[in-house]
Amino acid sequence: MRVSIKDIAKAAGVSHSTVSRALSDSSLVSDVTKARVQHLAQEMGYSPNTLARSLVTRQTYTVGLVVTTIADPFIAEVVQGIEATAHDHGYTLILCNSGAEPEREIAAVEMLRSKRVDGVIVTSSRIGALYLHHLERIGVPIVLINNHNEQSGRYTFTVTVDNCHGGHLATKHLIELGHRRIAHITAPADRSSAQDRMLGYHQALAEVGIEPDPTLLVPGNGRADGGEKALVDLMALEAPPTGVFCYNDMTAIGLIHAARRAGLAVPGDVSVVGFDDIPFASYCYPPLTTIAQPKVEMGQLAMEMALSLMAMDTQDNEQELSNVVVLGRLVVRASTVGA
Amino acid sequence: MRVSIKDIAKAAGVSHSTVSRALSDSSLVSDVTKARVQHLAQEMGYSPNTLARSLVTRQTYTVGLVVTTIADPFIAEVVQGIEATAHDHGYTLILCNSGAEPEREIAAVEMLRSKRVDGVIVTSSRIGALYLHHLERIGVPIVLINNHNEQSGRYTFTVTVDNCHGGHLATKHLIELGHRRIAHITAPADRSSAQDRMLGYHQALAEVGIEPDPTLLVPGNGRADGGEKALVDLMALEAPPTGVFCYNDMTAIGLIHAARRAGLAVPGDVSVVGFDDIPFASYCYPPLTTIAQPKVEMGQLAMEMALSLMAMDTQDNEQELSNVVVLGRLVVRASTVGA
DNA sequence: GTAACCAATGCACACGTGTGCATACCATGC
DNA sequence: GCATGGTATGCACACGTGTGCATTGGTTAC
Repeated sequence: MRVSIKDIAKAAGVSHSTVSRALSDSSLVSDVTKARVQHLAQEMGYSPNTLARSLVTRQTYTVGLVVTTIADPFIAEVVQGIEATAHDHGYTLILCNSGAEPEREIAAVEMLRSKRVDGVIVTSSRIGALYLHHLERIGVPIVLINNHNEQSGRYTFTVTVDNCHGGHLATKHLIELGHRRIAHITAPADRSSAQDRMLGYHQALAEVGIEPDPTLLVPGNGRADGGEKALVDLMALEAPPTGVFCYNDMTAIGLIHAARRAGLAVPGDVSVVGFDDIPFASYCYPPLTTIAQPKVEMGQLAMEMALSLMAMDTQDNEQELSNVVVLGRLVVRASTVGA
Repeated sequence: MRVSIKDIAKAAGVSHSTVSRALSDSSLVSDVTKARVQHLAQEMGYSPNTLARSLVTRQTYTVGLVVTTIADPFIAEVVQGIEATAHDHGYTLILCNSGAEPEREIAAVEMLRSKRVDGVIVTSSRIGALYLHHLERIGVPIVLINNHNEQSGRYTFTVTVDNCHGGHLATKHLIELGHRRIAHITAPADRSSAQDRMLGYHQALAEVGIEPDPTLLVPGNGRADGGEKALVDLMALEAPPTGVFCYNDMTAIGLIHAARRAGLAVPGDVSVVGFDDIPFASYCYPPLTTIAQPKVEMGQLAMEMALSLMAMDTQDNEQELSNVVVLGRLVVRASTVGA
C-alpha cells in the first residue's frame, strides 16, 4: 500500500496542503509541524509521486535522449557527459535507440512528447536534420549533437565538432610526414560529417598543390567492415596510397586489421589516421593516430545548452544562444610515420 | 498551447469520457463519433499525457536501468539487448549511471521509485547484492545482471553468466595448449564474478594436478591500466608465466599493450585469454582469445524476466520463475598458442 | 402499447500533488 | 477597547486521464 501526502496528513492531523508545504520546506509552515511531518514522512516510507507533481507543475525534469545505438563507443562516451551534467542538475534521462531508422526515430520523439519531457537531445543522427520540422512538433527544446542543420529555430540548436577542421588536420599531418598519395575512406554522403571531413581533406591537399586522385576516394560505412573492404580496393590499385585518412576510428581499425591479413605493415607500408579517438584507439596495435573529439565535453555542452533553453521556457529571459562548434585535436600515436 | 481530450471534446461536441473511449478504440463508442474524434485528435495535434494516464492506471510502462557506467562496452551491449526487448513490448527506459558509488545507486533507486517505474534492472553492480534489502523498498520487480545474490526474494531475480564455468573453460584451454605456469589477473574480491572466475581457474588447475602458485595470482581492477600494472608484476618474477587468464578483456588488452612495450611477444612469449568478448576483442592485435558472454541475449533475458514479474504483479498468476544462468563460450583467436 | 433490452453517451469521482485565496489565531500598537 | 498586521493553516480548485454508474434514445419482442 503506497503512502501519499494525504495519509501523512491524516497521521499528523493536518491538511494535505500543510504536508505538501512542509515537505517542500516552505516558510509558510511552523517549524514544529514541519519537523513532525518530515519525521512522519520518513517513518512511513513516503516517496513523492513525481507523476502527480509534474502534472500540475508542467515540468518533469526529464530529457529524452535519442541515439542511433548505445553500443557505439563514441556515442556512449558522449552520453556519459550528458548523464553527468543532467544528474548534477537534477535531471533524468529517457533512453531511446533509433537504430538509425527514421520511423523509429519519429516514434521515439512522439513517445517522448507523450511523456512530457522538458527537452530532447539527439546524437549523430542524420535523420535529425532531415526531419527537423517533424521533431519540432514536440514543442520543447531540441539539441542536436554532430548534426548539421542550417535553420536552427527558436528552440533547436546544435553542438558539433568542426569536421572540416578535423579532416584538414588529419590530412595535413600526413602531408607533413611526406606523404603525397593520400587516400580517404569516407562514409555515406547523407551524413554531413562525412561531407565536411572530406572537404577538409581536399582543402589540405589543395593547399600544397596535390591533385586529388578520385581512385583514392573510397566509400566506407563508418564501421570496421567498411574499412576492411576499403583496404582491399586500395590494394588493387596500380599505385596504392602510402597514407590513409579514415572517416572514423572504427573504419581505421577495420582497415588496419585487413592490412595485417594482407601482409601489409602499418605504419611501415601505409600510415593510417582515424577520427573520434574512441577509448580503444590507444590500445590498438599500432596505437592509432587520430583526431580526438572532446566527447564527454560535447555531451556536457549539449546538456548545458538544453538546460539554458529549458530555463528560457519558464523564465522567459531572452538570452542569446548560438550553435556550439568545438575543435578536434590531433593525437599522434604509432599508426603514422614519415614516408 | 497544449491540447487535451477536453479540448477535443469541446470541438467534437461530446464529453471528455467519450473522447477518452474513442481514442482507446473502445467498443462503447459508435463508429461515426469514433472516427470523428480520432480525426479531430490527429488534426489538432493531440498527444496523450502519459503522466495523467499513469496516475490513474498506476502503470508507467517504464523500467529503470541502473548501470555503473554506460561507457563500458560490455554494459553497452547488454543495454542494447534490454532496450530492444523493452521497445518491442512498449516499454521505455530511464537511464541512471551510478559510477559504482553506493550512495548514488541508492539515490537512483529512490528517484526511480518517485517516478513510479514498473520495474528495475541493475547491471554489474556489486552494490546491488549488498544493498538488496535497501533496493527492495522500491516495491517493484528488480532484476540483477551478473550479480550473485543468494536470497532471491519474491520480486528479485538474477541473470548471470556462469563465471566458474567460464574461468574453468579459459584455464583448461591454456592447459590443453600445454601451458603449466598459468597466471590469473583477478578483480576486487567484492565482485562475486571475480571470485567465481578464480574458482574455475583453480578447479581447472586442480583437475590436472597443477599446484597453484600464489605469486601467479595478481590483483587487477577490471580496467586496462590494471592489466598493464599486472604485467609488470609478472615479469618481475623469477619464473614468469607462459599463459595468463585475465579477469576480462579490458584487463587482457592492457596487459598485451604493456607486454608489447616490454618487448614481449603475444602469443609467442605469453598466451593471453580474456573474458567478455567485447566488440574490440576481434580487432585487437593479436585478436583476443576469450570467453564470450551472450551479452545481448542476457539483456533480453533480463528484460523478459522483468516483464514476467511485472505481469505477475497485475494479473497475479503465480508462475514459477527462477534465476537464469547462461554459459560462456570459448572463442579461440590468435592470442593463445601452444607452449 | 408497453416492457425489456441494448447501444451510446454523460456525470462524477478518482489518481497525488501544488497553490491562490480565505480564514483563524495571536501579538502589537494606539 | 479596537484596528492592524503577521503567522499558520485549511479549503477548494487545477493538472489530464480512466472508468463505474446512471441516463437517454431507440429498437425489439410480446
